[in-house]
Amino acid sequence: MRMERTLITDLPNHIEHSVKIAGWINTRRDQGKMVFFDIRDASGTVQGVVLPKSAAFEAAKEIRSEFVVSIEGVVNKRPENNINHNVQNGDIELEIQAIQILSIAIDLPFEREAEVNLDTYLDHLPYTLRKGKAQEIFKLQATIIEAFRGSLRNQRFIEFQAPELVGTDAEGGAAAFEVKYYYDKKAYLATSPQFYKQIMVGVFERAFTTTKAFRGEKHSTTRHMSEYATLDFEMGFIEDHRDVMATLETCIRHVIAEVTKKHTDTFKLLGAELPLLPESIPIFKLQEVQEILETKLGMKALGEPDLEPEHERQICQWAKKEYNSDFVFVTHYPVSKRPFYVFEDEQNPGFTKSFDLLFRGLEITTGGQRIHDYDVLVDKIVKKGLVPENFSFYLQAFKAGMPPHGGCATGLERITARMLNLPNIKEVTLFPRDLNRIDILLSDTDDEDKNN
RNA sequence: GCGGACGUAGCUCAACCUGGUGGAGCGCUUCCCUGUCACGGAAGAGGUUGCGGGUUCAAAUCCCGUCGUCCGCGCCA
Repeated sequence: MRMERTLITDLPNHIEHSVKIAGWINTRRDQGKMVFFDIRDASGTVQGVVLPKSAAFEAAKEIRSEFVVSIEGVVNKRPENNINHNVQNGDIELEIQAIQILSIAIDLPFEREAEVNLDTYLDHLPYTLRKGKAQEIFKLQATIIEAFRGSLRNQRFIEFQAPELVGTDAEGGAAAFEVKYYYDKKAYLATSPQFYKQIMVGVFERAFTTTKAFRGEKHSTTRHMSEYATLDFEMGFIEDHRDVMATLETCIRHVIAEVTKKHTDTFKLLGAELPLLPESIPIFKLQEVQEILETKLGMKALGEPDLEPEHERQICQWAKKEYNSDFVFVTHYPVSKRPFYVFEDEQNPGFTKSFDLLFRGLEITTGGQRIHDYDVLVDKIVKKGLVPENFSFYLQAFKAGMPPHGGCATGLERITARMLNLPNIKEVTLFPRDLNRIDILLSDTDDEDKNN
């Protein structure tokens, strides 16, 4: 008779019964006449023991770490003196009767749980992603995405799929990757879903997407990659950028609530604090932040068009002390620093109805109100030195009537990294792409001899 | 692209300053072990010190170049 597979986490419900489990070998502890294994599956781990007279004894001697096995045995309660209080299922044990090796593991570069350098980690992702720490990071990240979606759906947003192959570069500044598009035509990888989510405001009023953006800027930092995941939404019929900020804040609040509910252990594992989110996130204009930096923190900042990374770190530390908040909104960046579609503030000429959301020293979101008037938009395109004809597809939306609207884009990897207090966003990206790496170092594929 | 640090065993590192043909821990291989859970014990394999050049009687060590990594900056999510 065919035996159903039992998940390891369910084993305590099968004491004194025969079960079949399947998974990977964490470790083997060979005592000579008896062999112990730690076996893991997606649900947990358990110790198995192979006794001398077991039919599985020969197989037990062959098995090594990371072998994939199917095991039949009896679940036993452990005698009092053998209970291990430090591990999952430490009070039970599987007495192994049969082992089927489903797959062997060969030439493992290091132990699965070994702490390795980032470079080594990235070189071996198919293996290193199996680390407990990596698994926890990406499970938490899945919750962030899920909560982002859930919150926006609750706020009447509809999800849509944005294209990755585009005809023009949305931001005008960000370096776009050019792709050969059949014969002699050119296309680009999207640097942002910006135009499409604005177009979708004309369709759904409120639209969001979780998609990829590609930027070919040749920098090497702990917060940039060639390809990143962006959580984007755009909403119609707003008064100004503050409506967007309120929607985002609701979203962030839900994300933190969900992550707190489901992943407190992950925070402990990584030594990270749960994010501090007060009744409302403090909001400052750029100029106000610069004044605080100058007068209270003794830094030079006034007159600059933007905040430097060090400024962002400092203002966040200050806000944490003063407002008990890990988040800070900064609004009213100058027109010169923002893309053409950003709405200029009638009350503060030269400054925009835009915002950044800083989280623990790093900007994780940029957003604001958009221009919805066709003529104004065309005028801004021209003033930025761009050619309106190149944006004709996008501009159709505005010819067809667009409500006042706005939106924002949150970097998934950035929010994850700051949440878990991990210094480099590559640690929270499954398969990071950067200047020199797509899965493996590009220099290795370009030219085998180059670095030998 | 610029600036700083680094590159030594499969992994993580020591030896570099003060030149004298390289070590540790973990992992791996073989053997021993009936209560381990970081198992323990014995033995063993594994390195042109990223690459190239220079100084020197002698270079992992000092100098130059090159390739690569990490960190910071411009830019940005």
